[in-house]
Amino acid sequence: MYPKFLRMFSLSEENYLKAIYHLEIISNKGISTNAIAEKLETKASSVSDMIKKLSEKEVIIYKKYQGVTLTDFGKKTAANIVRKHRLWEVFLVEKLNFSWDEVHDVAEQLEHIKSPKLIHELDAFLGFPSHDPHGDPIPDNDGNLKVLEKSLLATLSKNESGVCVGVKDSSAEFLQYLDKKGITLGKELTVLEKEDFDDSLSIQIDGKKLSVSNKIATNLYVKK
Amino acid sequence: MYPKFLRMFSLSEENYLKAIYHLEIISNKGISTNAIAEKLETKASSVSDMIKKLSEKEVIIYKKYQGVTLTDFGKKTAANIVRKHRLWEVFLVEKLNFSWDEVHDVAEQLEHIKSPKLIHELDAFLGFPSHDPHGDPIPDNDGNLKVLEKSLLATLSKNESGVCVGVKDSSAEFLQYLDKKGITLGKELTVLEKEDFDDSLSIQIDGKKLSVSNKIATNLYVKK
DNA sequence: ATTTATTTTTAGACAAGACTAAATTTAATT
DNA sequence: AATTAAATTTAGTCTTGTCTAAAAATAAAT
Repeated sequence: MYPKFLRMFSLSEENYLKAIYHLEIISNKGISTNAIAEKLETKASSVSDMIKKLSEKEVIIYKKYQGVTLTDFGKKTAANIVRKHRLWEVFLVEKLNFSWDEVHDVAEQLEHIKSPKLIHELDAFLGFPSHDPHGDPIPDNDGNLKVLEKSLLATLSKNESGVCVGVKDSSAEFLQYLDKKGITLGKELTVLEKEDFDDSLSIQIDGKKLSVSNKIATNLYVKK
Repeated sequence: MYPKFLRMFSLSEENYLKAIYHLEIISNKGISTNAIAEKLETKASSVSDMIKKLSEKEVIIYKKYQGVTLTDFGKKTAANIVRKHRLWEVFLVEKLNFSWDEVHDVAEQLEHIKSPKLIHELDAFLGFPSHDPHGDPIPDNDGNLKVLEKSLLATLSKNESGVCVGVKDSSAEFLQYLDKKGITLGKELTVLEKEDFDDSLSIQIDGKKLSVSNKIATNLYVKK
């Protein structure tokens, strides 16, 4: 009923791969069953089942009770899904007037479309973007991504300046907050003051003074 | 694990609805189990099962052994899927350099993406196209489609002219044949001669003379 | 009008992917 | 080191969507 290439990895399998991929970026150790379960909002027993299948398909390395690691093939496969996700996000924002807080759910669907030509052409159509609307890097066709050296706003010292290049938290609430305050990627800002008692900052942006909480400052990336 | 709106109709349910929708256009009687099975390349018993579910969901009317008919809601739902399919086809051809014989499989996947905003914006981005790359009409947001009065090339008389507006067979082989012969939508052609013994035609197109078989002439639509 | 053929439906089985509850293994504590 | 706690796996069940084989209903043909 469905074309063969759709069956290479099922929707579920792709979601597991992507979850493990994202978890590996922050953890550098074997990824635990529970961590995957939490990320996918499913149960540990379901993860345990799926892990066996993915292990048989040789996209992850798995020893009982030891957590999992992506194989090179698994990493490449996962990176390709992330590549698609982020390219679609660029498309939605640049061409279809989506705002950066609206793209996630749709990209979550579009990332599973199977067609090498589609992605190749979409990439060209968008002018080979290097980052998605949240500042996250887009893996290239081989799954490699060049990581921009970026710092959390909270790490800037007084009088230091930086350009907004990404967000750590990309929830709609946070993104809408940033919009409201006029903070968008590419904007330059300068730290005017750092408050010791609550770690809030006073920053200058667009010539205006703005006070931001520590929570904001630890979720916004800048390039010094 | 998946967003709620994805569950309104499953992938399978959507494919059944679409199949029935297409079959109703040609048949105007109740659609038989076997016809659906053939269209979806599945077994009659599977169709029989699914029919019950769709009937409970009130998208089709079903009486045992009597075939099925789409309800208004079912028709609207199916038309919406076809709308998405055809809009994506336009996108692929107009923006991503796909040829008209390459779009089907990808559009078959893209048509299941759930996002009203996505389709609304895509429609606008494409300039509200009325037909897909094969000349098939794109249903509007309410599922209505205005049917262009069109005739098969084979029905033209000697010395009559027409503009290519669509194909009946949209298989890759046929479309590639048309490309090779320089026959594309919008081209004007004139019937120079009709051969009685094999119903082949001699036509004029782009100032050149071309002989086309009856099979071609009964699969190409023109507007007189 | 019977018989035959075709279509459709039912019954029972299976795979994928999820779940609950119970068992097992590893980690943490006393 | 022994016990408790937490994490992981297994066992068994459920749903969706498919299938085969058999039964039932309709249509066709003698």
